[in-house]
Amino acid sequence: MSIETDIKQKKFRSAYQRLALNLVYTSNWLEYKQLEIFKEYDITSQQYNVLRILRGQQSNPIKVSDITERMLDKNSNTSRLVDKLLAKNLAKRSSCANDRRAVDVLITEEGLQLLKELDPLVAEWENRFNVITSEEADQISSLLDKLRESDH
Amino acid sequence: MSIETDIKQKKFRSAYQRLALNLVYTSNWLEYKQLEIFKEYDITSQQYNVLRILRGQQSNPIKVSDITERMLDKNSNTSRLVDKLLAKNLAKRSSCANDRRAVDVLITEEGLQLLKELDPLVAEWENRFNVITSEEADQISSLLDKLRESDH
DNA sequence: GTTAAATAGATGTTACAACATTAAATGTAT
DNA sequence: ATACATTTAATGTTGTAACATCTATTTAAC
Repeated sequence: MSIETDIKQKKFRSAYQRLALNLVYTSNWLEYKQLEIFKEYDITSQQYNVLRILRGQQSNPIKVSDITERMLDKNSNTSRLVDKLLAKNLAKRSSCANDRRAVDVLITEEGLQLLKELDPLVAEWENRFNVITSEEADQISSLLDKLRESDH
Repeated sequence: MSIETDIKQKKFRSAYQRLALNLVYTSNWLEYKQLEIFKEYDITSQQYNVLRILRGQQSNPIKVSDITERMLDKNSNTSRLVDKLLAKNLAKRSSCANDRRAVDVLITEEGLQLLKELDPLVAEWENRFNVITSEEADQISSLLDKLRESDH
């Protein structure tokens, strides 16, 4: 369904305005879809994002501030997200040896297990993107990159 | 800056995964930029969205449920958003004649005035999208539409 | 006409986001 | 070495999002 139909708006000031609205709308749609997957496993998209980052580090611990740098939403409160993961035994925390301000975070076996369970679901979800070609996906990606470059 | 650099991730499982992450990341960026504009005027993006919808109706009142249908975020609590606008005298509410369950909402002169003030700022913000061509914008838009069609 | 179902909107509750502030440790300048 | 600034993470506060529930009204079924 076109964005015109979805938000019942026939005219847009420009192709840029339509794109801006479409981006926000599509992203909401996307996050809502993710939410549906994750809520059965009692985690949020943000928490999943942190878990993925932790797994990406292999068994190397990673500082809270480094997690933030890798987050999709840089403004999220990583400290509290880690709290949540800790409470569910999905991550563990230990103070950093060479910098006593910092805190090292590591994914637990249970966290890895949860991600393993989620992997096929997330993969299946990503496969729905096959309605566009891999080249088109790359194309949008690089246009999005270009878009954010107006930021200085 | 590429999404790879922004979230410090070198490899992606697929072009689709990169696109998914890029979409969420770009949308966060976008909403944050909007927030910066709106917060000086003490409204949220959601409230702005409602105001725009109200203005789009000209002077025809519109039901709360119809506003929701036009929202970018369909899950938002329109009732409370309208409350906020009411409290700031940016909208007014009157019970609907032919359906006493429904509530008609209308933008006030003050609301129109605020939008008028915001118009140049929003336009300027949209102009930053000129780093891509109008054709490219259309292209992304229709690919996004296509993407959401996997939803059935 | 009465009962049941559906719709519109408001409200209560819980968790989280946004933002500022704090506390401790580290870095830097003099 | 001391004073000041910076970094790192945690926490306090306020508002909002998410979700369920409630009330009033309308529509549909019998």
